[in-house]
Amino acid sequence: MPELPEVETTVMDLQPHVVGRSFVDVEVRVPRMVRAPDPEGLRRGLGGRRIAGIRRRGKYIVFCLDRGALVAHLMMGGALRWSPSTAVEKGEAPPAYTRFRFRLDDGSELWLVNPRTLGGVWLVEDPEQVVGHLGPEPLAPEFTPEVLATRLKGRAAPIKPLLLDQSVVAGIGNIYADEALFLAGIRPDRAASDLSAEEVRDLHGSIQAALRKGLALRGTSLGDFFDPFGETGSHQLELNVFRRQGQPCPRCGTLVQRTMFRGRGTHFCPLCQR
DNA sequence: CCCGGAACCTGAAGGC
DNA sequence: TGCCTTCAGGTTCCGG
Repeated sequence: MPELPEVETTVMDLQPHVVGRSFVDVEVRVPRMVRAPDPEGLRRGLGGRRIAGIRRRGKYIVFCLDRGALVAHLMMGGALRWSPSTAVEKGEAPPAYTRFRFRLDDGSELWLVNPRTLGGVWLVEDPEQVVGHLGPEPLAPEFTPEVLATRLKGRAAPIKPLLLDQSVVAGIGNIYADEALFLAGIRPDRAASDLSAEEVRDLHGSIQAALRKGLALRGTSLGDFFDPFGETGSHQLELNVFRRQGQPCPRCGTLVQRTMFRGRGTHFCPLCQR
């Protein structure tokens, strides 16, 4: 699933159902996905903990507990599903690739679905232990064009991998990096240090526009992203370039190109992006 | 410190 | 059908 819009959709949808509830138990199906402290410590430490709030930081989901925090990351693909007590009582089974099964005190359950098992959960005293390295939130008011310019200053690397670097800006992944660069008219391989002040300003606006569009459409469901209730988003129907290679650019009609860049599929319009 | 590539996993899809 | 290769929405580690 999970870039900023998908994680934000998940967190906002879960909020009214889980805040105020307490964890009863957790079934750990893939022990190595427990990053801290360890599977038994997670079970013992989580039982009885009350969920005071839920928020997103970058691509991380943070459950703020009455003491400490449960942090989750889905890495490449997956979802966090919520099953109401009525469905649990009827014996509704978790979907394939469910790796954690969290039981809450009202009989509802949270299911962490993660096919590639690259994701993880942390039970920590302070969530900053997990998310402290992240750069600014791109949709927060503090994220101004000047902040982006400062973060890119002196960086010789191409712009795309820098957008994917979570310590530069938090929450952008491969989809929204390609979409933002398209909106800004900037080729993914341009050196960051080569961008003009105006281009950085455009890029800032394009990052926000791309993320807000994904958010408004409740995320991109290309593979296995679902909201907590099992519904897909619709941003995959409105992509400009991502996985649209060989199809016309929506702005100029030139065929969208796909290349492998720094190990990631990269999509762009060779005419609109310079 | 910065940059680029490999590793970490599992599964789906396409080529032969 | 079966085997092989490639690719997948991310992050971290290691060498240069």
